[in-house]
Amino acid sequence: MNASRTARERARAELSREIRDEARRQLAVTGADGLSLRAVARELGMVSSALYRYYPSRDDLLTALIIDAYDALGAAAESAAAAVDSADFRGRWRAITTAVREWARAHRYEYALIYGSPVPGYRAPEDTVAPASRVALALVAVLRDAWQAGAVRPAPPERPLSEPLSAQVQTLAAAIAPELPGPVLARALIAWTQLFGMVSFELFGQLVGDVDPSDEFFAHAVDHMADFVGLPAET
Amino acid sequence: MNASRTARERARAELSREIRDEARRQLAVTGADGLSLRAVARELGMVSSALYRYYPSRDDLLTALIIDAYDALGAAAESAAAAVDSADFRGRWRAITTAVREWARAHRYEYALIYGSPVPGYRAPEDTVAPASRVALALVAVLRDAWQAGAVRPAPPERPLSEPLSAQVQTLAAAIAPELPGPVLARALIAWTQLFGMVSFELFGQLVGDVDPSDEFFAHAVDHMADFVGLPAET
DNA sequence: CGAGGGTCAAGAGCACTGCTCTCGAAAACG
DNA sequence: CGTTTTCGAGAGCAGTGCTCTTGACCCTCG
Repeated sequence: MNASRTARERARAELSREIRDEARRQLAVTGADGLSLRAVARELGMVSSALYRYYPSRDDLLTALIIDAYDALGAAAESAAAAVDSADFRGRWRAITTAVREWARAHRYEYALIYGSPVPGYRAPEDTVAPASRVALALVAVLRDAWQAGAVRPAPPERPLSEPLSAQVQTLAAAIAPELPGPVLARALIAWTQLFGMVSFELFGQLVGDVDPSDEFFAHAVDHMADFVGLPAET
Repeated sequence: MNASRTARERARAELSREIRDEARRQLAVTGADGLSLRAVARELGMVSSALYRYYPSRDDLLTALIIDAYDALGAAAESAAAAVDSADFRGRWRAITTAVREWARAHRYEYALIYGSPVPGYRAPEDTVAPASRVALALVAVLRDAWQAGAVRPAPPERPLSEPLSAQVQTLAAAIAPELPGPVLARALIAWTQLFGMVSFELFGQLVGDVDPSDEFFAHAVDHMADFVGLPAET
């Protein structure tokens, strides 16, 4: 009885996955608001109403795709970092940032889904925050390791944190990197927003006509940001 | 005959404007893909097909709204900068960046329209590039004035441009700020992407749970970036 | 073994969308 | 005044997300 029950559940899980896969395929060509449940069902040889047994609404399907995308991006960043000598802090930093950019370029609509304008009326459920922070955590991990190795030298000038900001950064530090001093973590936040700002600008066409292709600009900015947070130069 | 001809054209221009206004009003509550031509027409007391005489497609209406948004944002940035003593370079820098952030927060869906994920299948026409660059030009103007006053001291370390990047930056410089050396303009580009990355993260909910509200973080980052590009400290 | 309950795909249908086409009225022009 | 252009109204097409009902299947328990 257990076996048969799992057989059913396995079929269900399988179909859920096939739906997501087909949806992702359509996403890749038509973009987020071109995603049509009917088209997905049609491609899978079923009728649209049947699909609602697996994802109760279009938003639920999108949420599943969003989580998948965050996870794929996070995994790409983490494995890229793991492929570098762990003592080569700048190398790890570069690996993560270029992995993010390359994943984004290879999956532009999935990237737009998670880092573009949120679908109005749609609120990200709790399930998304953990996978969403993987990239940030990977970057912070590099900085933390470098800090513990005594290798962090933030670029001048120093800029003390205001009192309220210091408090915010402290609670953030307590959660992810208690060793790091506030000003360093604040610099990491700035570098983090810079990274995604740059990738978004490139993907969303804001850089066209200026620095396009932007490989060189990206590499330059990444190193500038590594200096900024205080990572040591080369290995 | 000329007067009557313009009478018709004036009515046409007026209606075009009313359509855009109503569309913008709907945009503010439902977001970009909630914008419905039929709803706009309904609200204006006309039938949907009549609207197509003014904007031949939904994309054309969106394009008009995009241009309006770029212009409004650019005007906000420019007038904020003009309200500051022109010799107070850092003050102008702060004025522009906070004006951008405040406009974005006050018009989040219009901001999302221009700096969020582009509508798939939609290509920005030529008409958008000029208004789109107003903010960037305002920032560069500050930097250029500061440079000509001999007041620019980029934060160390120096980081030479690679050859291809230098070429790209040179052609960009030739178009907007011939006096500025390449490395300085490259830093400006980085600060520019950082600014919009930060605003987008705040508006799109990526900062929630970390630094939210982000007024303090924003101000901190803006000053860091002013240091980074080399603007002098206070007046 | 055979009945009852749960699971599922299918189909019809609702309200909505962007967009096209045709038609009649009104305005502009010669 | 007649003609041509401009414009709004209406019907209609193909598509969307989503709901509800119907009938088939399978699993479990009496």
